[in-house]
Amino acid sequence: MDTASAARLLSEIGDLLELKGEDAFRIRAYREGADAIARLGGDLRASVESGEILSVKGIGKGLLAELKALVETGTTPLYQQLRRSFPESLLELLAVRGLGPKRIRALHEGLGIASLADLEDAVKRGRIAELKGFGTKTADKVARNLAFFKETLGQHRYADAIGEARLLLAHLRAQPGARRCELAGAIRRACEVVTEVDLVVSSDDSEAVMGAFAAYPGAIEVLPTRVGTARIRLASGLEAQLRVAPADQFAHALLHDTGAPEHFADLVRLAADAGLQLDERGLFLQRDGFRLSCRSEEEIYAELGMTWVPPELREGTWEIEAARRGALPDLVRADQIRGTFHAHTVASDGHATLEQMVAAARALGLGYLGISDHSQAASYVGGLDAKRLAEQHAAIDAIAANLEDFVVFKGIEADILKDGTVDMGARTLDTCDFVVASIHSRYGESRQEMTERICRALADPHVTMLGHLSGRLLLEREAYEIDFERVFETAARYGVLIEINSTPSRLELDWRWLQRAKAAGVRFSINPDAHNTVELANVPLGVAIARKGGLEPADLLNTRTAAEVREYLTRRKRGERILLA
DNA sequence: GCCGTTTTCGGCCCGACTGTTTTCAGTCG
Repeated sequence: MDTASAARLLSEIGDLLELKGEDAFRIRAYREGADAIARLGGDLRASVESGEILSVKGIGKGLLAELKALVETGTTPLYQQLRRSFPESLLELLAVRGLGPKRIRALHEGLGIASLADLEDAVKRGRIAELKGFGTKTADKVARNLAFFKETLGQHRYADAIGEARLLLAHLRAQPGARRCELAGAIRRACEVVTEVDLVVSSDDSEAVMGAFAAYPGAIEVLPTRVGTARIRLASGLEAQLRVAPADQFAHALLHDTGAPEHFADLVRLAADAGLQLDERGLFLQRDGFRLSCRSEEEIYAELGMTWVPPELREGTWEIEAARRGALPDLVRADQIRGTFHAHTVASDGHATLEQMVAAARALGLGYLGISDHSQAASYVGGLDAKRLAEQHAAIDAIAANLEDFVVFKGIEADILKDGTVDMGARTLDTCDFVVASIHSRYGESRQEMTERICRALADPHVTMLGHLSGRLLLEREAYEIDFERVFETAARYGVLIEINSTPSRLELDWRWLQRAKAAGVRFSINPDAHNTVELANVPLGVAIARKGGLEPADLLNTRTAAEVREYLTRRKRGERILLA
């Protein structure tokens, strides 16, 4: 039993206890215990058997007993007993927004609903509103949220999928018969959400490679598919598809399978204009079928009269035109990131201390880190008031005194309040090196109200950058309504940066907006929004999104040296509303 | 169920929003 599985099971016990209507604090104890275990890593069995795990905050005698049973038997009596109290499928309903334990129990007891299928049926028959405590509005909301949930079924976040994809790729590369192996499809294009992992392998022994693919230890099922490809399902539900191509077709297969379909279709049209035929097997002269020899994607693009297009840009929008003009952006690379901002600590809702976060950032090779805990308006996550912020600043000064090659910037993630003012007040914000302004309340406002509110916050000279602008949670919650163009114009006018939030479930500002924002004059900061040391390593996810949006090093604060950042922030604090040079 | 100390049990995240109901319950962040 690894830590991830143990955490999942503890968390599920929490869900089951909630359905049962148990004490809220007991439920929370299981969930916080699950989070603590998930962050733990290392050898779970050893630390459980030695009792050492009791030193982990959130693990006490009760959870230790559960964990002991877990590592010994793979389950626990409590879990077994809870499982027997409810139909297994009832837990599915917790994934529908707006349905909590009380409503699920009401649906179960009142209408006999025990699964998503039952719920869908009841929605269709209009039976939800009949139930006591439910009205037409609640029924409509359930219907809408159920539809959103169904839409996202079978989809996976990039951050989750890329880890599995890399393991699978390593497995294939270790096969003796495999020559070249690459990721393809949406995962290679760094799409924020993917439905599958695509891989292309060149090999002279296609059978052996496909056999090794089907025998991948992480596969739980081999799925039927067309000739020349193989398909498996992984434990997470994610599906993976492999194409095996002869060596001389590899580059074409890779180009084809990477897509996007619109990008490849554009290439096919360009080829046709030049008297060529392009498909996944090769590039041919139309007049006699003569096969042009291309060993790499670069050579194929060159034959079509353009430079190689980085996979992230291949969406069939503006990239081919730019490649033909030789005007593709020089995309930012992860190794160009010198530092980052927006990290939380135990002072608000983070799980690591200031010292731990700084040490972790240094270990990642960064040269500076901007600390920004929540502000007092975010009371439910322990937001800092002026006094506690001052204490944190003093603690940062104390740490800084012992650091020669690393800079800690003092900041705060200040809530944008209902009327667009920024939490904490001018005097307190003046004490910060930088301010991340974020929306954490009243998501349901109209497009106009939300836009006004954000633009008013942008006009506050204390605000350095705008945090997770659209509020979306991938596969969970849609972005709120905003007039993006107006926000971009306003941010550019006041010289406020827009955050590219690297949290796996956010990955926003959406890459589709980045060129428009940049054209309006906006510059950006790639931030992890880290709540523990591990999440600091999410920055490369933000880089992937920045690349997908076509951003270059000069567009980002993070590519600057600590001294340059200091200079920039100092000038901003003097009231200069400057764009990043 | 965990934590911390008051060392044996009380406190633990609370306010806003929505919808239903008519005074509050459920959900969310």
